[in-house]
Amino acid sequence: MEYSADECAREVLEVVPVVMRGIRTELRSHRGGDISVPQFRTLFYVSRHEGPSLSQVAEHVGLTMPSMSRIVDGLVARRLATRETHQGDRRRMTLALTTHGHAKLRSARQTTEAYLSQLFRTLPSAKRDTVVEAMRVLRTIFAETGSR
Amino acid sequence: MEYSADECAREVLEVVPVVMRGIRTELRSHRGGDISVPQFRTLFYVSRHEGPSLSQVAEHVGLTMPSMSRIVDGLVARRLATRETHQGDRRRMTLALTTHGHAKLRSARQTTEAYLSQLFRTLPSAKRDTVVEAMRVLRTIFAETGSR
DNA sequence: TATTGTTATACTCTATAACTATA
DNA sequence: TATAGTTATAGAGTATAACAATA
Repeated sequence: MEYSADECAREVLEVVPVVMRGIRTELRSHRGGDISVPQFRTLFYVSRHEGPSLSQVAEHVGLTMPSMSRIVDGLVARRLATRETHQGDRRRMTLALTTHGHAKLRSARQTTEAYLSQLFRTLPSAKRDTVVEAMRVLRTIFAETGSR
Repeated sequence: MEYSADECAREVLEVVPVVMRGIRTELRSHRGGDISVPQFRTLFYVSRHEGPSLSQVAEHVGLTMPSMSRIVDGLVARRLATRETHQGDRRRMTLALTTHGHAKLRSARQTTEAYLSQLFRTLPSAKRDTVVEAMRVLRTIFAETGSR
């Protein structure tokens, strides 16, 4: 079809916010305590890295340090994460998930993926392939955009 | 490739928030006064419909009426939109953009689309096609999700 | 001095519940 | 009674600027 970069930009700008709203609504209506998108992303990152620092998480999630500091406040208050001073460099924090945090992340993922999955289930598989491939393209393009 | 609906859901859940953050950051760093994503979407909807009511906009943007009422408060305060009582049904509001509102929408779109476009420019055109087609699939699937 | 993180401050977004005005 | 919208209330997300502690 040979779509231009401009056409591509227009479509992404119109559609991505709509999809995002679906995701946010689903996460927030999670039974047994909701969770915000930034909280979810933070839990996700921390679960996959070994005791990351605050700035590391902020960098990868794409937020400023004060914003991330607030988000971690909330996670710690809800007993989903722990925040300890790093051994060796007392300026740094070492973040980790509690058992409860791991469980919350798992159930939030499951519920939200189930919601999305149900929307995709009736699609012809060629269209699902298109969506997956597009996500991989976007992931690559935006990979190094998270820097502040 | 035959990806499953679950695989599709996983990819969307991981990638869409990242793209969304890029869009938000670009909109908010707009020279000459920033604008939030919900404000942008509201301006966009109002610009394309004839004097819509508050509930109409709320429905299509995917927010509750109180939330939309606040957002319109902000737009009116910034002289980007007008809000008048509907002639014939005095319960309803009639929304419209000011000249300034049209200009702001136009420049915000231009700037943000230029930012995205520049990211897409170096892609092989087959990948751009994939992205555009995926957006159209997602648009269809999520079209009727905006209901509260 | 440079780095890491928090606090202060100020907005916006968002929802639910309660209310007002109109139909 | 039902509909359209606002207000009250509460909490989260977000940024910039200023600060504290450590290296």
